[in-house]
Amino acid sequence: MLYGLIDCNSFYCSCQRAFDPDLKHRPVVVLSNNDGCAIARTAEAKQLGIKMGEAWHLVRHERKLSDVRWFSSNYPLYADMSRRVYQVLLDYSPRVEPYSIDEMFLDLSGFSNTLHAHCGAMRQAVQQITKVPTCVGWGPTKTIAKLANGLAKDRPELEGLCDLTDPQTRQRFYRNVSVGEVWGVGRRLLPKLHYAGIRTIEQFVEAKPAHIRKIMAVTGLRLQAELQGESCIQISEIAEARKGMACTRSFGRPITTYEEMHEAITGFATRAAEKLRAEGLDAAHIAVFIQTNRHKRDDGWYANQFSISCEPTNDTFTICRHASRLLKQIWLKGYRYAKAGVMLNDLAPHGQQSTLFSMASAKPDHETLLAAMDGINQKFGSGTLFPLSAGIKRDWKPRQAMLSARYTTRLEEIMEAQTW
DNA sequence: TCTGGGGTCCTAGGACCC
DNA sequence: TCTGGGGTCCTAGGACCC
Repeated sequence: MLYGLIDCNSFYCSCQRAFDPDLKHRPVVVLSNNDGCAIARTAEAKQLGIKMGEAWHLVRHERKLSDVRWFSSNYPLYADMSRRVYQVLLDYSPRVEPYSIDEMFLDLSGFSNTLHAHCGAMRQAVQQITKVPTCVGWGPTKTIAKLANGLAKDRPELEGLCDLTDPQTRQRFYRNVSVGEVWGVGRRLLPKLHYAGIRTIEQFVEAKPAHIRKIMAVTGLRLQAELQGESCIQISEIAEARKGMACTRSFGRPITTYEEMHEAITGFATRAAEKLRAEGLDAAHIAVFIQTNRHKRDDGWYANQFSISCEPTNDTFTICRHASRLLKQIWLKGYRYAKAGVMLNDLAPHGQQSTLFSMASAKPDHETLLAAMDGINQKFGSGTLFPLSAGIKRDWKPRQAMLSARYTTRLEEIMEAQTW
């Protein structure tokens, strides 16, 4: 078995560039929701010292950053671009597993003899059709493919392709690279491993399993096996049933009144229910949380959440009603709230969990109403039709000061071509 | 003024049961 | 004075990922 991992370079920035030639060779940054921090940077932006997750408002006025073009994140655009990349990949691998919006695992087993040429052609096709640059790494396990991909990204001389199939090549690499580069070793585990005398991947691979188990439990053992070339994590083309779903946001300004918080929570519940129906699911557990600004605890810090189990449902109005009740349980006056959300759990296919009670109470008219709402929101954009209780003014909405057009998913925002 | 959002997996420990 | 042992289920919290 041979696994490949293809990863789009600075994906969100590359999507912006695909529609704006002026951005070529310029430093570009895409910000998180609420224009909070930098979550995608082009190579030029990285060179200027902009860090991943850096608070944009703290650095944006520095002189050296005056040429940086920055954008609010535009998820509909990125999601659609991701789908296009996926479509291209289907011509190059019999099995493609999207791992995140900008990364996909590939089954490359059938191409052993011509891998380099094959992956090169694949990169080129993605670049040509979607305008998104990528890197590809491959090896006998997913963890090794991920490492190879990182190597392809870090070393320009590899020209975006890296092969770690050969055990000797891997051994040389393992000796010189920090165990922190491994997929699954994050900032908490790294110091623990260092304390145990494990700094390189080689030391990790050669450590006693019992020792690794003490530090990282079974996850560590699996990782050790994967790095040794023994595959433990398979490719799955069919997405696993999801376990939960959330709609949470930071506010553009603090919320201090119950009425506004209630509007926000109703809005989140509405959106979450919409997502449930779009995926044909019911939820049987609903949670609501609210919290103040965690970076300003001097103002008084409060965070709380409350949840209930309920009859499985995908009905906006039922979910909103539950969410309102939950909010009442945790609301405290006198705080400046910065963030809140609604989370849905215990998901199952719509109708499957029906009990006698819920079948008796099912209302076909209601389903028609919801379907009509979804239809309108699909056609005219999410949030066109919503329960009045979700509020109309909503001036606490997250900031999106530099939002680009949804070039590929909204007809009225499509690019215009001119001829001379 | 301004610091994201949405996921996964694993384990420890409490509640409960016989 | 002395207060079991073993199982299951659930939740909270910690770790990771992009």
